[in-house]
Amino acid sequence: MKTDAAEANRPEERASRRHVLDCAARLFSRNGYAAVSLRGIAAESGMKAGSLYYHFESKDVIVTEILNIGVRRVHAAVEDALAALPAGASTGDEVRAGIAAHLRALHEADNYTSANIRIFGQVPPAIRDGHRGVRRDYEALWTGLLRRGIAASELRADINVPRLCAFLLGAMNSSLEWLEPKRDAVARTASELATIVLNGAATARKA
Amino acid sequence: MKTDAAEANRPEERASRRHVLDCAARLFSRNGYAAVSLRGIAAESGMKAGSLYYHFESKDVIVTEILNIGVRRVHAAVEDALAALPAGASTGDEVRAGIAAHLRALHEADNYTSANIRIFGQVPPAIRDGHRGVRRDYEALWTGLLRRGIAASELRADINVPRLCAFLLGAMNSSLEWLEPKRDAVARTASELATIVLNGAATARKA
DNA sequence: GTCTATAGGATGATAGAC
DNA sequence: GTCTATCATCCTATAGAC
Repeated sequence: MKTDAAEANRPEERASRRHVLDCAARLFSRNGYAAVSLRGIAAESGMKAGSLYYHFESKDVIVTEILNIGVRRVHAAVEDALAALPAGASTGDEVRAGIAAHLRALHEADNYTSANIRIFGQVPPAIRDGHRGVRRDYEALWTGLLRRGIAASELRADINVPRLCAFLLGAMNSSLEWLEPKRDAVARTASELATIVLNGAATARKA
Repeated sequence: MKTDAAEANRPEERASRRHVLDCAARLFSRNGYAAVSLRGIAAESGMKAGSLYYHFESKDVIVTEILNIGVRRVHAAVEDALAALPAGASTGDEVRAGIAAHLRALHEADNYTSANIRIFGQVPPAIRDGHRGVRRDYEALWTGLLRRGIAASELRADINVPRLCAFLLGAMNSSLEWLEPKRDAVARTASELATIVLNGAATARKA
């Protein structure tokens, strides 16, 4: 996993370039893709539009970079949360920890992950296609976790893993549209989603 | 519930106007909000851009109308599916029927509902705010269903109803991004989601 | 009802001064 | 590294002919 420190040492990762990306991510996260112009990004960064082209070849490069960083961050956050669990944690514990980490990355961390979820469906298809690999890697983290749960008989064998993964990510990411990030709401929301996904909402289980 | 026949009788619901809306809904559903211009809508409708202003005051009017129709359609579809259940159906049966009807409206019906889900987060805030009431009405259909399930002790009393509703709609709507509409995939997907939401994915329920 | 023509504005990108 | 100035393109919307 690439760290921010390692990124900062590469020549193209100077502070001013990263500052522009930070500002752009914040705007994309707040306003969506189409509502953010290069002039807007420049103003937020304290520059003029033409100056951006010293740091970036095109708007597409800015957007692609933000999309990739956004998924890498939530990927690393969930990986770290799983690694921090005590040895022998159950699949249920892993699902709970993973959901909590994903929702934290979406609502409490920087704007890259929320920008990614917000604008992914809005960017031109060419950009979306170029970003799909990074998303697939993150999904593989979840499908692997779920498959191990089935192998360990902690999840039901008749579960369609890619589908459950899609439901789960869809439910989590939709929280960007309705969750009010007040105190502890994120942790409580994560716990409620985990309970539903693991145990269901019904009082009695059918045969 | 307003029927298409009733709509067709109103003077502003002439065939050509509805034809433009159909074409615009298809484009919005496929390409998103920002990628669809009045010129594009006109071309798809077999007209020139200027001619659209005979039927609509502005682009905002077109978008608002499509958003409203989209939610009204899925609302009616779910209501009809619930009404078609035999008397004394369980909450579980209602949830299954409602999920199936929602996913059918999204993937197998016309483009208005899918256009709504696709572009809602992309339209200017003023349009979004004006549309919120229609969405709230639809959500009330689901929260009412879930609340009756709790009252009947068919759903667990500790369920946070608005949150479960948000998870469920989020999971269903995300299917627009990953479900391939092959034969019967929609019905199977609906059944799998209903099973997870009702019974959970774990093999044994915690205390 | 639909057309052509165009106004008026915003956008991504480039060139060259400093 | 950042600026100003500008190009070419696209957009929504309007005016008026047919």
